[in-house]
Amino acid sequence: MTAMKDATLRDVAAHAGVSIKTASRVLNDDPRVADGTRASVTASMVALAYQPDPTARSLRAGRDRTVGVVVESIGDVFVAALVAQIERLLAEAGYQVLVASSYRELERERSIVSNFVQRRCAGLIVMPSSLDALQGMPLRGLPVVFVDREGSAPGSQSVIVNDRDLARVATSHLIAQGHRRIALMSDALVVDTTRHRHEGYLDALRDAGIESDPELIRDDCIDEPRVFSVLDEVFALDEPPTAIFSANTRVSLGIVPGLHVAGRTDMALVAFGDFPMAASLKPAVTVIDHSPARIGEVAARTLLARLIEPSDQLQGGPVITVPAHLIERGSGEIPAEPRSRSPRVRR
Amino acid sequence: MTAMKDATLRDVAAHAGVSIKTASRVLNDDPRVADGTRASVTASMVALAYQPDPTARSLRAGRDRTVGVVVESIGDVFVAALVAQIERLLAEAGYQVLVASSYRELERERSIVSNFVQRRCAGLIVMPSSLDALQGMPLRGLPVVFVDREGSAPGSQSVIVNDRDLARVATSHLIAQGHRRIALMSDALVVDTTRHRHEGYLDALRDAGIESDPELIRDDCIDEPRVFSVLDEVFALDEPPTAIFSANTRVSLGIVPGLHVAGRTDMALVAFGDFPMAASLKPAVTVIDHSPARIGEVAARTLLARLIEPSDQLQGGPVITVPAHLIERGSGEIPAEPRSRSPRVRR
DNA sequence: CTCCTGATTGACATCGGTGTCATAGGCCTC
DNA sequence: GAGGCCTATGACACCGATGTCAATCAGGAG
Repeated sequence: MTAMKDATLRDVAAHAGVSIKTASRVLNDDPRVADGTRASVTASMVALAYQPDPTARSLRAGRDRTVGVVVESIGDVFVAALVAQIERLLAEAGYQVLVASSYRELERERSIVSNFVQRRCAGLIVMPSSLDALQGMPLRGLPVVFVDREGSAPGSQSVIVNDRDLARVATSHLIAQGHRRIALMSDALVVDTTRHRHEGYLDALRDAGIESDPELIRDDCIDEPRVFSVLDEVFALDEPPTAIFSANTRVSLGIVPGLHVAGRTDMALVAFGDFPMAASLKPAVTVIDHSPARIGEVAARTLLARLIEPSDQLQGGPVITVPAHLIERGSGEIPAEPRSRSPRVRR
Repeated sequence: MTAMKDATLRDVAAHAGVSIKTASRVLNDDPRVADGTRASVTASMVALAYQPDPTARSLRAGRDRTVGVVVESIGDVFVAALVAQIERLLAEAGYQVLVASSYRELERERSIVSNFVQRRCAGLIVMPSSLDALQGMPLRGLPVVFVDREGSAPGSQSVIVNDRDLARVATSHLIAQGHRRIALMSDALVVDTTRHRHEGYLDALRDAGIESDPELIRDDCIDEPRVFSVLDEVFALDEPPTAIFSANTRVSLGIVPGLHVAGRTDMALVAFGDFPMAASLKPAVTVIDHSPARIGEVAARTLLARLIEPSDQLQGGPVITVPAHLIERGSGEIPAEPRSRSPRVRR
């Protein structure tokens, strides 16, 4: 029983006494089949516990109920939540989800996409390493939706947040608390998203007439140990910052422990991207609620719309911006110059 | 250029002036091809930018360089880290990873596995909802590795931690701090893992001669709001607990904010499973370092071994136990209230 | 009763590769 | 120089489905 091979359409046809093609018609709800025939074929399928073979089907039909998802790293909490939401919605619509991580390697990213295309996926959701990451690739007209970062491909759409504006809001929020020395911490400027957040930070400073200081702008926070040393360096400046703007969740996940270890929880902090426990820390962390669930939902629905009704009209246009906002929790509302409030305990 | 169809093996063969089969041999590194022929075919492949079609290949060959991964929910931080590690190692070995979430629905879990089998995956890594989740399914002899929970399938292996023993260690640790009223908080007892952790908790109480109290054993912590209300209820008991043992990360992620909101950070806590920020909270959270990266690594290597060398010998046996240990950070070392040390008659 | 039409159905090619087996030479042996 | 053997290659079937197009058949029209 366990060793028995699965029934094929041929077996079903033989069992029902019809041709393979007729069985295929029943399988595909072709209306040109007599009711009686349909009933007996259906009965045979049940009797033999028939399951269609997706491989053979997609080989011949050139399509497949699978959606490929390419992300930077599935282990990132933001990405995991994003993918979870995408998978949930696509699964409801009967699609399988294939996930692969690019780890920021362009070559790997392109080879994954190529593989998905070869596999005849029905559509792609891609978190591109750059605007032109898929430049010149043969996509066979597949619907592509880029997430979290703007991408470009013929007829594609991108679901993003307004990184620049939100970074400006976050930074302005700190300025409004009286801060003028605000450190910007991010990882390398290889991704457009990161660049836009830098621009938004600079926008806010300019709006407030504050001159930006290169010493306070760090784009080398690549991992937790590095974040720790960057914090040390920044604190040791002649004019150290009184506030920090963290440009993404991964960096935040390094900054928070770093501040705790250093005993510098007096430092104001606004983080781009919410994260688990942010509300339970002391102080609780003020964040830009860059919601992966919402972005994932919009991306999945956008792709589904194109899968169901392939049209030249792009619902929502080539770039769809998902709203996000600042959540005040405490760390972002710490005023500048704590010594003016009470005698300093530290040092 | 973008509209041009991809080259097939037939095109390559024609271009090189050989038969399709010979081109296929070159593609598969078959040694029985003359060097000159090999070189010209290789040149043609490059010239035509040939990429093999994985669909056609797996249809005929009955195998595929894809590994299916079935987990409970890819959005869970523990799961995301586990999958990330598995994906990284399998990708290095040239395998694609297919991920799908079962959301604890047996029916969905089985249909995903069935789909993977139909797709001719080379192997499966499954986080099973129960020991017999795959019972009776035709697996076509696929190598299967279960992760985090023991599963059963012909010739399968499971990579797990000793949940029962670790739960005992965690609970004993709290008892060693003088606690005798220790609450156990977990989600529903549908997964063996959870059941084993309950048993370990009871083992520790028994070892210490403490009678277990059903009021302190809660298996209904299904989501964050529920965790909050469970905490309220437990605190309101006539004899409230002085310590909590959290049976998994998802529950911990509810307990910690709950304790902070209630201002009950005096409560001792040991959490099964490490999580981001655990070391930065006040107090920092003592955990059982149930490392997803380590489990994922062992699972991936175990599967790879079977993929490369299909043998009846199971390397490491049917059940592989990954070590884990307790990390003291503070919350688990909060002593019981002084008065509970003095003699008192319970019940 | 024959012809036409539309509804059903099936034979066969096909998707892009791989497995089996046969075949054509080249080289060695006796 | 014939037989044997090994190497390199190709012809062909096949994996499990779908697309094309022709064939069959019943019923209504003339």
